[in-house]
Amino acid sequence: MPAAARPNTKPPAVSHEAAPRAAATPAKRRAGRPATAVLDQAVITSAALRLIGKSGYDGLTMAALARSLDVAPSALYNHVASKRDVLVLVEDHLAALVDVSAFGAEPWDEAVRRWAWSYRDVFSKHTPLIPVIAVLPVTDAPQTLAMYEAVSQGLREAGFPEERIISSIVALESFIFGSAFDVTAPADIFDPGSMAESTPSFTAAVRSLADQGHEKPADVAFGLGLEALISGLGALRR
Amino acid sequence: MPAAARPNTKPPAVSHEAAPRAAATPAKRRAGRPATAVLDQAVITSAALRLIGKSGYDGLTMAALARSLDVAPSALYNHVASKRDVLVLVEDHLAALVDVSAFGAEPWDEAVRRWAWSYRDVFSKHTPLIPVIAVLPVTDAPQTLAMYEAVSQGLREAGFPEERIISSIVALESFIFGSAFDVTAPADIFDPGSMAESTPSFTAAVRSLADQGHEKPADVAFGLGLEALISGLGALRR
DNA sequence: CTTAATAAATGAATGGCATTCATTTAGTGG
DNA sequence: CCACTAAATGAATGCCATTCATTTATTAAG
Repeated sequence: MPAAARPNTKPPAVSHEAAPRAAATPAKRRAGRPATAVLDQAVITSAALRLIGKSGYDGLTMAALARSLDVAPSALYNHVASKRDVLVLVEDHLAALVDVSAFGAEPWDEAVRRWAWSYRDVFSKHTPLIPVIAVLPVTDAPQTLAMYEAVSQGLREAGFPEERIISSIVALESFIFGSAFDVTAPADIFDPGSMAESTPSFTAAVRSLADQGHEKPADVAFGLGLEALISGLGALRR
Repeated sequence: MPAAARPNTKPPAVSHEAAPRAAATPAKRRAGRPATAVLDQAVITSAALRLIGKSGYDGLTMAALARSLDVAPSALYNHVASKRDVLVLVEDHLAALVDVSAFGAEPWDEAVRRWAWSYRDVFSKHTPLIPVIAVLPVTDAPQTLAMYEAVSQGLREAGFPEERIISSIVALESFIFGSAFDVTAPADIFDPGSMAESTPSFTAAVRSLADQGHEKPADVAFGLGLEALISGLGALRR
């Protein structure tokens, strides 16, 4: 190593290389740990959400995420172990947006209704998260766990027998997740096209639904199933 | 082109190059269209199913699929336009395995029950297909369409009002898809771990369920939700 | 019967992806 | 003061789906 002293305070304010340019391209960061940290999990989460909003889940790549944060891709791995971790961070952020405020303030069935619609609406824009959530231990997602606590408490106070509370939540949640996919389906998904003659019952039912209402089919089906679940589950309370 | 006559029947049975070796490595196919086609959609579908069975959906890559068929990856694209097409072929094959035989032979509620359990069981081993199915036009999946026809007819004969048949099927199917994910979740997914003190209602409910039954939690929740849906939907028949 | 068009294969790219690793620099605890 | 750890860069790695030029065989047209 050459004897030249390493400056122990700061390097000369102005290098002979480039004067601090106007904010356009704010001067590339050089290698090594920066004076103040650029990344943390919160910063990564909100950048991921912004990116998803702009480019969808196809656009959410580690490279794109890094670029949006003006950072090298490998830098992300100091704060998350994998891309799946990023998805978990996003999921837990969204769980906090689900409305559980009616539990304790409204009758249980109305509280479930509001929670379920809100839950579906939030995640219908984030269906790629559902395969992740569905197998995610609650320990790894504190906001999600908080949501479960609110719902559990609501059902207990409504007189649901203890041993049926989790099963009821799981049943409702399964319906909600499945319905979230449904929201994203194209409008003409059920058009039987050239196979119409060979499927008369189905074809007639599709026509009838189309003629009937102007409400969105996914909303009709969700409302129908949710009311069925609420009354069916409610019948089993003590 | 040299004047040597092209044989108009068969080429000489034995080339001077290589005698037909014992079946071990059955001699590499040379470039160009083979005398009899190696691939078609049925062959690709069953190879994909075999591969999924052995290596799961992570192992289902176009390269691995090609290798299992002893073919170059690019050859697959003469028969499918994309990997998504392969998934659609698999999906439609599985739809034919779903049991709709009880429609027309049993009371409608029992028929729905058998259909729903069968549907969930088939797709719980194939959850990566669910995001594909959920937005797949029925025209692209004839077996799936046939399943819908059977269910539609069953519900019509049971007295379901025409305009509510599709919505009822969609509601049931949403519940089934969501529940299929649930089957794949780890057993301890609800263990609140260190957060137990801050989530007393939830924690107690989890304990109670665990103490209670030895039936699989996913099955209990599915049975509970399905019965609720059946009775709720049945109440709306004419 | 010849010939053009089409179908089905190979093999060599291409560009994108998540992830890893060596290296550099800055803060921190003993 | 010094070792250790944290947080960044930049260069690789290996895998992936897909495309393209090319070769060979079959089929349809004239």
